[in-house]
This record gives sequence, C-alpha cells and structure tokens, in this order.
Amino acid sequence: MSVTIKDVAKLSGVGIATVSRVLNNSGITSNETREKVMAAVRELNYVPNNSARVLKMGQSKTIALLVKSITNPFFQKMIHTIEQKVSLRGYHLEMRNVNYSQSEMSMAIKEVQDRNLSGVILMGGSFGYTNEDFERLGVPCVLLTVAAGEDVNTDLYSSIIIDDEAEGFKATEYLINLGHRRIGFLYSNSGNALTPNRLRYQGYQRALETHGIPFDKDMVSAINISESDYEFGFNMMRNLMMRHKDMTAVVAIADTMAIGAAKAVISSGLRIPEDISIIGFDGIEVAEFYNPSLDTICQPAEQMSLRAIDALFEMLQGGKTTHKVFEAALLKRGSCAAGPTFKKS
Amino acid sequence: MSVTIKDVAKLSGVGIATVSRVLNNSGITSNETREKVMAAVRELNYVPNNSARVLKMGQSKTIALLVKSITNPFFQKMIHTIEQKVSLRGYHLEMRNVNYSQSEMSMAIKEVQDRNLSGVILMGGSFGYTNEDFERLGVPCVLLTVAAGEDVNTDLYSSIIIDDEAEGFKATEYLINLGHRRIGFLYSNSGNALTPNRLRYQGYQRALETHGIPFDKDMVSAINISESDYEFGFNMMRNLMMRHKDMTAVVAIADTMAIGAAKAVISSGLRIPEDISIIGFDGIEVAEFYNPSLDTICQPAEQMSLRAIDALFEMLQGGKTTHKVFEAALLKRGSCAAGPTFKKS
DNA sequence: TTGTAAGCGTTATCAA
DNA sequence: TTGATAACGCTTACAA
Repeated sequence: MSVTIKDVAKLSGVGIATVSRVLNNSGITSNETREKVMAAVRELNYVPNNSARVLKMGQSKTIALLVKSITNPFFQKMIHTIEQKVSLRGYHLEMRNVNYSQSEMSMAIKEVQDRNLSGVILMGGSFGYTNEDFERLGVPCVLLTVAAGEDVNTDLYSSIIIDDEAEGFKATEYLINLGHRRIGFLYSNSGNALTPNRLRYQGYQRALETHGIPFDKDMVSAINISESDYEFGFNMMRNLMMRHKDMTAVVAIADTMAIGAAKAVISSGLRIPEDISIIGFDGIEVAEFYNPSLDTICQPAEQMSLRAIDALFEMLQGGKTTHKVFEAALLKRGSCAAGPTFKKS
Repeated sequence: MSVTIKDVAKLSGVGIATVSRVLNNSGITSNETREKVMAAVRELNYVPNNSARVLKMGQSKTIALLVKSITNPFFQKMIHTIEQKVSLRGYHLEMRNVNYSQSEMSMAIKEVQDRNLSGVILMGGSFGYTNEDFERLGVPCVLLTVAAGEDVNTDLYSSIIIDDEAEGFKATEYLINLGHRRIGFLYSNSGNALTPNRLRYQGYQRALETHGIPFDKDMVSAINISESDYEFGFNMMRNLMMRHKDMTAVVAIADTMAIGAAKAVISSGLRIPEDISIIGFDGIEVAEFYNPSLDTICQPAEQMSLRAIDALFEMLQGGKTTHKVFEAALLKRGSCAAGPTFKKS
C-alpha cells in the first residue's frame, strides 16, 4: 500500500536500521550511505508512519490544546501564536474544542492515554481542577487564563493568568472615578463554577462596595442562554436599559458582549459615551475598530501564550512549574465619558 | 507504564483477543466474559492505544481540516459545525492552520501518509489544484470555498463553493443600482493565484463594464501587507478616500475589511451610508452588530459545511463526488444608500 | 559502520 | 466461544 521503511531500505540497498538511523540522525552513518538513503527517500516520496513511531517510542511529541469555546475571538490570537511556537519546537499541536457541557479535564486524561500526548494546554474553563486531576493526567499541563483551586499543589501544573478579580475591580473603579454611580454588569457563567467571569463579577462588586455604592443585583444580567456573546450582550443590554433608565454605564465581561451592548445602546437611540459608557474585557481587535472604539481591559494575549508555551516546554524537560499573573491594560478609547457626578447639566 | 490490553486480559482472566473482541463488538462473545472484561476495563481505567490501533488497521478514522488563515472569523462558524459533525460520526478531526506562504496541498499529502488520515477538507486557499495533487493525496478530499482548476477531473474531489464572480457582480451591481458610479474596491490577494477574492474582483469589473462605468484601477486597493484584515481595510480605505474625493461607495471582499473601512470613513468625519456606502462579503456575525450594521453578501456557512461533511463521508463510503455551488444572500442592513445619481441635491 | 531481530499495543486469522 | 500468534512500521539494542 503505502511506502514504508522497507521499500526505502530495499531501493537504497541497506538495512532498515540504517534508514532509520539516517532519518533520525542517530548513531553513526557514513556519508555515502546517507546519500543513498536520502536519494531513495526522495525518489519514493517516503514519509515515516507516525503511528508506528509513536507506538514504538511511547511518546508522540504532540501537545493538545483544549479550548473552552474555540469561537471566542479572544482565544483566536492565543491559539495562533501557540500553534506557531509549538511547531517551531518540533512538536505537533492538536486543537480541540470543548463544549460548555463537557469536562476538559476528563477529555484531556482520555486523550493523553489514547494518543500518547506529551503535554496539555487548557484554555478557558474554570478554576475547579484538583490534585487528583493532574496526577491522573500524568503529563505536563499548563492552564491558560485559569488556574487550579487554591488548595492544589502548585508543583503539579503551570498557570498563566491575569488577576480577574482585580481587573474587574479596575474596570468598575474606572467608571466610578469618571462619576458613574448606576453601573450595569453584563455577565454569563456556567453554573456555580469559579470562572474568570465570576471573578470579574466579584471585582465589580468589591469596587462598588469600596466606593460606597449600593450593589443592586437587578443591574446584573446573568441569564445563561446559549446564544452568541454578541447577541447575549445585545439582548441583556436592552433588558437592562429598559429596567434602569438611570443607568449611565456598563461593564461587560467580554468585548464581544460589549459590542452587542453597544449596538443595543445605539439602536435605542442613545449615544456612547454621552448617554451610556461601556467598557469590555479581553482586548479583541474588532473592539478597536468598532464605532465608537470600545474601552477595554486588554489581556496581553501574545505574551501570555508565549509564556504558556515556555512553561510547558520547561516542564517537558523536567523543569519546574510556572505560575505567572500578568497585568491587563486599561485601554481608554472613547467609549467611556464623565458620569452624572461630574457632568454639568 | 500505561495500562494495556494485556493488563485487562490478565485481570479478567481471558485472552487479549477476547478483550479486543469485546471492545470492538467484533466476533462473538458470551455475555459472561463481556461483563468480566468490561469490569476490568473500568477498574483499570483502560483506554486503547490509538497508535497501535491505527498502525494495525492502516486507517485512523481521522480527517484533517486545513484552513488557510484560521483566524478569519468567517471560517470560525464553519470550523465549529465541521468539528461537531465529524465527531458525531465517530471520526476524529485534526485542524491545522496554513500560512499564506505554505502549500496546503503538500501539507495534506504529507499528513495523510504520516498520520494515516482517512480524508481531508481544505478550506480557503486558491483554485490551483491539479489532477496529480489529488492522485498523490490518495484519500477523499473536499474543497470548501474553493474548487480545483477547470481542467481537473471532477471525480477526484468534491467542492462546495459559492459563485464568487457572480457574487462580486451582485454586490457591485447593487451599489450601481442604488445610483453609485465611483465605487472603490478593497481587495487583497496572494500573488497571482486564482482565489475567491480574485473572482470577486472580476465580478466587480464585469458589473462596472455591464453598466457602462469606466474601470479605474486606481480605485482598487490591493497592496498586500501582512496586517490584519481590519487594519488592512482601515488603511486602504483611508488611502482611497484621500485619492478619490468623489468616491461614494466601496465593496470590500470581506466583512472584516468592510469593518476596517467603515472605521476609516467614520473617523474621517464622514457618515455611513449618507456619504459613503459600504458592502462586505461573507456574513460574519459581528458585521451585523457593527454601528451601523453592514450590508454584506452572506455565504450560507452552516449549510456549506454540512454539505462538505456529507460529501466527504459519501466519498469515504465509496460514493460519488459532490460539486455544489451555493447562492449567497445579499443582506441589506443599512450601510448602503442611494448614490449621487438618485440623490436630490 | 552496518544489519538482524525484538518488541511497542493493537487487530485479525487460525485452531482449539 | 475462545486463545495463541502473526503482522502493522518503526526504533534500538546487540552482533557482526
């Protein structure tokens, strides 16, 4: 059927072991035979069979990237740089989407055995991993944008995150300092899991409290329908605006929701930022090109993914785990303006 | 090391062949042994090793999805449904990004041998495939959003496309019928390859010609810098507006570019659609939530990917190839208005 | 420097 | 209905 190492050996008149040695630069081979072998390889268009190699070596040089909700544009950037860097280091990347209803960890554990994975990167999801999870996994694991629970042994995994609670606080305080008091919050969360979204929400609450603003649960939109984030933001914002005519600003836990929310504001005839200020999260590119450009808490996606890759390969080489908290940048682009407190009216 | 079929056999007190039979529902097994085996499988947490299985069977039940520029939001939807459907049919999907500088076909040919792929879906790219390409591939191949050259044997591959030339014509004619005469075109292409973009461009030219409007090459922005599409649209639009004060409308070959272009219009103080009409291509979700919502030629992404999957599995089962041209829908959302011809002024 | 042969974990073919 | 056993294509001792 397909051309194998035997065919190459036969054509070049050497043993299969020699062919293997030439191809892997292992052992010592004379220049002469090397040439012969390479010529045969080219002529036959030989590509070594990966399954056989993996089976024999017990290691696949493949790392899996499991992404909770791969369609999130924020993850796109990260995925892209991760893919590049992984293949640069001679590894293979296997991307897999994880639904909200699936458990990325049990998926990972299965895949590791099934496909002899060398390592795993988990993106998105929640902070609910346990010691046992990592032990069962058995290969280096990097958590990107999430971490494990507080009580989990930090030698078992690496994590690259931002301080979501603090950033939620930052976004909210920014609006408060601009003079806003009635600040809505656009939020979705899967169940009661501790997620980045939930932490941002906690930051929002803390900011209100810190500044003596009463927390009004009715100003938080958290209904969890399975629409897109854009639609979700749009619908929830409409809803909030209907219920709270005095609302002058809103924090969205994602730029995608912020865009949906912005559309809701505009299509209801109000203006951004004159009537309503909006700030999002993540720093996706299209938010900058929106009309108006949307303020956001921008995660250093590039740096974070680079760091994740570094962490993974350090673990792969037997090194230590990494736990890095990046700082996100508050980008002011004009979708937030002075609120009622500072407004002359 | 890891738990193998031998361990399961030992624990359940049967031979490895029996374990294999039970797991694959092949041959005949007594209920009693089946129970025993399954119990052992559960207890040991056994997961069959994929590499061994693939090596033995010579087929991986894996299909590869090679995407030219995976970050394109339009492809996102498609990728998502493809992934779902593929795993629903018990196959594994391997996504891989292809850079503009890489050849997706030679990548595919390599991967097929390397990983015993069962089939391949190629998304994006150009119309430059040859008979020999498909013969060398050796497994069913579906082209999604592109097709092969005219002279290629249609029994060798399937293709799911829209008629890009006609759709380019449609978009342009829409603007012409609205009364526009000076219509810009935002376009990027890799080299001289025949791509969907190029076809749309040809459609644009034909529409102008059909309506007796002189083609002005200076109204086409086609500089190929490696920025994002958003930035590209923005920069090129600025450029066009500077050079052509009389331009009243623009066609962009992608919604992402249209968004960038819209931002350029707005930030220069002009209005959409009052001063400049804009229409994009593809139908990505965020274009609808843009301010204003952008008109577009919307590809039926869901249907197209479903059809691609069907085509692939039909080929996998020895069936015939499929060649389907879908019609795209012109979505009027308010970013295009009457041009000078019909304007009272 | 090279070739022979064992074995990685499966599945499939035989006998039993 | 089951259990040995021979591949699958490769890497890696070990011998030559």
